[in-house]
Amino acid sequence: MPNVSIKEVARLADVSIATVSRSINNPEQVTEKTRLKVQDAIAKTGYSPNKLAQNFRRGRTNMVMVVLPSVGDPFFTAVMKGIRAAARNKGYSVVIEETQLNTLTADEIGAMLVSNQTDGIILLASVSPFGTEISSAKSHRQLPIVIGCETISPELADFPSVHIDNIAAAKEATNYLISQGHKRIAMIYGQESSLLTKDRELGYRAAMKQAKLPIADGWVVEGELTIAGARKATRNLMSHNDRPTAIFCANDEMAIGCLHEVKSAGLSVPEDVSVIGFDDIRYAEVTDPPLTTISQPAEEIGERVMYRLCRRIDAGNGTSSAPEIVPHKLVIRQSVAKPAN
Amino acid sequence: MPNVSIKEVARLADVSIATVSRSINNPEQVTEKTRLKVQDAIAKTGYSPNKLAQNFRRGRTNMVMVVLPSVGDPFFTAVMKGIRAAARNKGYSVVIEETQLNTLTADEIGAMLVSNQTDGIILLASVSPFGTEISSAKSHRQLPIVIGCETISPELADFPSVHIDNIAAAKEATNYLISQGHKRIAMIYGQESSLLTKDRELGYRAAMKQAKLPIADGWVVEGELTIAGARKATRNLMSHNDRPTAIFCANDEMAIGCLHEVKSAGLSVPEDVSVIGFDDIRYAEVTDPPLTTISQPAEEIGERVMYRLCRRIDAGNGTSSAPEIVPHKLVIRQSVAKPAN
DNA sequence: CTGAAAGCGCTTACAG
DNA sequence: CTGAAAGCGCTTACAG
Repeated sequence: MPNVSIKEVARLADVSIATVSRSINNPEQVTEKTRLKVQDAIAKTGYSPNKLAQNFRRGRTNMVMVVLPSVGDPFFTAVMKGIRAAARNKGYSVVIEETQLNTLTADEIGAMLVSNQTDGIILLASVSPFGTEISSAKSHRQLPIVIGCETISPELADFPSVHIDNIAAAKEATNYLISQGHKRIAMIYGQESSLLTKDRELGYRAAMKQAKLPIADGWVVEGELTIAGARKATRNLMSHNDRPTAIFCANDEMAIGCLHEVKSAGLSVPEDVSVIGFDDIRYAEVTDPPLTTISQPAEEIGERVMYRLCRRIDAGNGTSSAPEIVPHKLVIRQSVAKPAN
Repeated sequence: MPNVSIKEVARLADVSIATVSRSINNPEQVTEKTRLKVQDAIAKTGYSPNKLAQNFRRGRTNMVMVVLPSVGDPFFTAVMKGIRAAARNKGYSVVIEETQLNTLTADEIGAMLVSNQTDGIILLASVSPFGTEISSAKSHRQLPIVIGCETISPELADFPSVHIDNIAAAKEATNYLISQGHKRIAMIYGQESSLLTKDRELGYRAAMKQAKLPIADGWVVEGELTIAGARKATRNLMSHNDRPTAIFCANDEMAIGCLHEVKSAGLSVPEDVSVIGFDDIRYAEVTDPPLTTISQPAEEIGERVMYRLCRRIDAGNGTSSAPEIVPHKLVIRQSVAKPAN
């Protein structure tokens, strides 16, 4: 029953298939009377155009793909909301592709586009390994790819992007800790390969340096971007012989693990140890204590990145590729206090 | 540069386009020598088949779509892992479609399939409104749709599904509270339109009835499936003149909000109020106190649902559509204790 | 405003 | 094993 083609409709309405096509896609090009006849035939047959044929014929899908590290990451709820709003506005449907962290290569990305499966791609995940792909990436530069949230790796630097200033934000978080009187400040970063958390580490180091505070060996530890990883990292920190009084976590997910582990060690937050996060996911305000963190304008990023992509798709390479920096904000809750000693 | 077609490759390799096609898709049908020639030409041109044309010609995409309520819901991380594992195994790529809770109608689902955009659909979100679509849904019954996690609404009852027994699980959760000595047990359910949380409510009511425990007016309250909604619901519960000593939340997301709000009211968990959740999302073990909850075998559900879908796609309607029930498990942590009084 | 015709890039019987 | 040809279901100049 699904499989009536345009021919059947044309036969029933007693017009050519061209007219059926026009009635659907450019109704202003046919007379009212014809349109009605066709409409009738469509209703009778239950016809719906074969999208596969349309896509093929038109050479486009009106679909964009957003690539993100993992479904289930609460940070992306708001980003997607923004993307979706903009997409609806522009007549695109959006489809999500999940990639295990750092698994997609630039070539694979390119292949998706080249093979026409989608009209454009929004990258919300980092792409690697880079290196051998650099040269091919160069030829990809015209492709409609836009990067959101992530820090762009060198070989993708020519693609447009929209994100906060991660270095500055991390610096601000660290400075806040310093302003509260902390001197022994540790950091849990994501993973070596994550440029984004690398930037946050850079900001932390810059702030520490500027305040002339030393960073002891073992104070900067990898949290693997997961709760489990952060818990392990925190355990190490808590048993460090020069135990820090504050911990800056490169994201809230890890901060949640950190919070739990500090308390498990019999210490209290923020009295004994202050914790600060990054992202302001929705769980951050209901942790115990509520988490002080950096908030990103996630929905706005989503919207902007989608509009940016549309411009790329429409205008090709003519559009600017300067990164768009959106403002972050320090959200003060209760997980940071002045140090006891 | 992306746009060489099969013709160009054929010209370069000095063979017909049929041979090029065969070299790629059925290499065993061509001689080694031809294959090499073609391979060479492909390398030279950077040719990659136009997927749009392939999909159209083949009448299929080798893509399945999973429909879920929202990216950013941590419950789906594991489900997707299972789906992806099975999909890889079967040669499908998977694409995710987000739907605001309860926004997709059966007709829209059908349209996706009928228009060939995808070979099959996994529904992890409920579909509504049902009613007018029932009849058309009947004609959809042959479509490759499989439902996971969700409780199926009447008009979708003929589609295969895999999920836990939500009623039994909710009963078990409630009975656990009862076994600890609780008599005044409240419940925060999801939303009226969510069949899944409706089932959980049914289980709760059954357990209460069986234990001959009364449910006071205002003890069963809507949490909107969100943290904010659950907080509001909890506030009402905490100011109820017959305050419950335990709260069963229809999912962990709401339990997290509930936990926070109980503590905000100056009460402690579990000493004053016990809280039990549902789903065992990854945050459940790091809440304060760690959350006692019902765990679902999410990854297994994902795998099974994908394999089930494959059978549907391959065998058409010949496959059974009996629901597959997978086992749940009560995970006891620290958010439940015996009541004080 | 409408129709006949070309053609998008593939795949696949059908011959040879 | 290979090629010539048909055809998948649309859209869109080109005539009229």
